[in-house]
Amino acid sequence: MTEIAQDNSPPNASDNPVDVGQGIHTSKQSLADRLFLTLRSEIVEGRISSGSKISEPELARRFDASRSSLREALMRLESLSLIERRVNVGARVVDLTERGLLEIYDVREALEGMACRLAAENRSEEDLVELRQMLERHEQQEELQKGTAYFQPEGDFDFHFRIVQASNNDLLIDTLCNKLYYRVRMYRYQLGMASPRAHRAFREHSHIIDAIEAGDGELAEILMRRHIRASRNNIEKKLSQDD
Amino acid sequence: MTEIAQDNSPPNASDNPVDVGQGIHTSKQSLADRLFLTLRSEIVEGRISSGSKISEPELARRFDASRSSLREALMRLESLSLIERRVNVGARVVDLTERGLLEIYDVREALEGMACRLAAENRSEEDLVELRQMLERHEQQEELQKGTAYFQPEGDFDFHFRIVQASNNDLLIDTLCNKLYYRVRMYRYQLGMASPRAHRAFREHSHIIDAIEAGDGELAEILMRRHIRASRNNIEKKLSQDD
DNA sequence: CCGCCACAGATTGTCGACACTTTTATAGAT
DNA sequence: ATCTATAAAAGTGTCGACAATCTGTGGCGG
Repeated sequence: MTEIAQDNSPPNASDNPVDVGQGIHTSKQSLADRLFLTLRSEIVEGRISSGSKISEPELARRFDASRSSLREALMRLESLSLIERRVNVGARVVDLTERGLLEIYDVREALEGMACRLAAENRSEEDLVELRQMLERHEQQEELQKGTAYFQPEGDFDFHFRIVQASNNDLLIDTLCNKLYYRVRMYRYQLGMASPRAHRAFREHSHIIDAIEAGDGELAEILMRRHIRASRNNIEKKLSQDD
Repeated sequence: MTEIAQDNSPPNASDNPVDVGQGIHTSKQSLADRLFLTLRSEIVEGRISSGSKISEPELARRFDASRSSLREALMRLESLSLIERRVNVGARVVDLTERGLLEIYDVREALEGMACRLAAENRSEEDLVELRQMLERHEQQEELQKGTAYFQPEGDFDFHFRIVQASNNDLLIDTLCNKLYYRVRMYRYQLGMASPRAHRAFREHSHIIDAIEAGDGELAEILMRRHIRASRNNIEKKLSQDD
């Protein structure tokens, strides 16, 4: 039987805590909640491999929970598109496809572009300070380990996460930070994409924050879209090489 | 006790059936499925009023189902953001706010703009024929009842629905057609927005399809974004008048 | 040898019951 | 009369069990 975590790691990668929806300090969480969080981590990090079948009785035994609670967790996972369920057949972890990854990039380009525009239009002193601080942290990290870019994936994640938060559009925030980004992380973990674009990406981040600071929504959106599209092209090239 | 529908009306408004995700002909549906579909309609159409509390035992009795099945339906509704659930407290239908509506417009502008671009880039002969036929149908309807624009909301819905389908991006299709559009419909039904932009909207639709036909993704995206933003501005103006 | 059908095993969908929490109602004190 | 504290009622979270369905194995016929 596997112990399930009480305090699961939050979705934001940086040190400063950022509230992601559902109010402040919802310390009350049900068993189904905890099962959901635990399973989400296991799937995202590939400890439950993509494409594998999920057996309700087996998982229920493993966590020493009833099938009801487990099923609720599974339904939540389904709504994140981390698993797929078919009536009277069961659940499977989604499998990661090249097409699926590219589709995510297109959606991110659209949504994060808009988020960036909104962040620039509604920019608050608070957000700007945080964004600048984050950029400095990343710069230090980059100085520390030139080229290797080990922490870059999480740093990149952090960047995108914070921009979206600054958009001040709850629907956008929820769609990206609470839903789509888990699948993004799943691809990152399992296709292990250590970006060779580390240096360039950092400069792009910097320019994007400049545009936000200047309140230039149009430019901020264009730059963010380019930034994401560059990543997409990079991935696409790499994937086509492997075949 | 209320009878629950076996064959619930599909989300697309037009005559030609369009498969929305989850494979072809999933005639097998569980009780929870049917409860979900029925409740979704009732919430979207306002028969369960927004903001009202949802009692699990009461609804279970009303549909003569167990709480388990009902709860599964509720969780699905939650993933559509049609209801909100809090631990140990219960579920409430979301309430419709001006801010929420405007947020939806921003997200739609981003996503449908991208969908339109993709539709133009991957345009298939099939999609083009369907889009043209749809436009003709709408034109006839408009001729029939000049200005009144009774069917326009559904026609408009039909238009956006089909463009998204033509994007050929499953994530985009799912996000918009299977998730966000239900909330859009909810706002339409309950804030009853009979667009006074009927004629203009029709011309805009026409130009958008021209751009798609020409394979001009960039223009198609720009036009779609303008189209949605015009709607947004229209709503925003109307809402600020009412105060 | 391949394909079809029946049966057994396992899994999922659904149900009713119980424990714990929140909410409401009641009574008492300031 | 308002507020607080206690008790009753209702509601939610979780559990185990049963019925319906699917999967896989084996045998039969072509």
